[in-house]
Amino acid sequence: MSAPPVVSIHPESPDPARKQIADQIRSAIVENLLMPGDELPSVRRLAIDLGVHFNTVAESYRLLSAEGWLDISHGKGARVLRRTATSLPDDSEREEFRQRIRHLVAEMRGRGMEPLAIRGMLLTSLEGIQ
Amino acid sequence: MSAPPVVSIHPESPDPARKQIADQIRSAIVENLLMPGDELPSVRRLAIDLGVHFNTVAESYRLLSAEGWLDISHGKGARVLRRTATSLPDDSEREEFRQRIRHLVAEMRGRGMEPLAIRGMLLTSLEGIQ
DNA sequence: TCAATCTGTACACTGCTTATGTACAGTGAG
DNA sequence: CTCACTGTACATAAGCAGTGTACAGATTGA
Repeated sequence: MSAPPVVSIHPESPDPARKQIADQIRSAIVENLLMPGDELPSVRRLAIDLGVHFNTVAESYRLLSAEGWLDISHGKGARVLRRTATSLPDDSEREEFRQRIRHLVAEMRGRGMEPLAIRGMLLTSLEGIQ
Repeated sequence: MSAPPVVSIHPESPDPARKQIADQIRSAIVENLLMPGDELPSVRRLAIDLGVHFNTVAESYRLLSAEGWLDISHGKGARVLRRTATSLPDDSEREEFRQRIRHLVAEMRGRGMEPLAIRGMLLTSLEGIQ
């Protein structure tokens, strides 16, 4: 039931550590690298592995719990939940996603990547998805 | 030679205002909504429109200038540059982009969007690109 | 039972980052 | 020259990310 960490921290990233951790765990769940029922490492265990404070990991877990990905219980630990169906994103939420894609694509294009290469990278990202 | 702002601030976003501004202007340039030679609004003008301090806008302009998007001259203003060819991103930079796409897709999937809808949104984002 | 040792939680505190206030300096029109 | 516009520099304030430390629930085994 326990599972590999699949998390790493990039200190030079503009994203705060707790967001990096949450992003990576969320992705791992969506890609079925972490399955419902899997136990996550304790906040102290993962914190040591990543070189951050355990409160930072705890905040990541709480964020994922608030999003419905994890079940945390005091004294026991954190497990991956089976996701219940959520309401579909509304127009403004979809627009927000659109903007984020748009900005990411602009950065890639600005870094010299060809539209075809960008297209390939975008499509590849969908492969692991259930 | 002057051009529409095409920028707005979302105070509830986790991204700092100066990054939001830079992201939107960069996207507009990549999508040819802003063309080389176009004058940007003065930092004070845009700051008033957006409801932020003009130093915040100035920082955005400096960031874009450092990336090679803008030519800023003291006393005159800021103009969109014709981008010179950049070196292609190396493996680690490409991997970083891959991760960002991966995390964004996971968020969309987690919000209930179907893979096909995500795919459609990703591909649509390439349409405006030169 | 109860102590040891795991687990997550709460909250004050520090330091860095973001945003602002304000003074300064370059440019060009009149 | 002067005025009204440009961007720049830097000190200060506010907000937020990360940490230290004390606490509380759960489980194991003596």
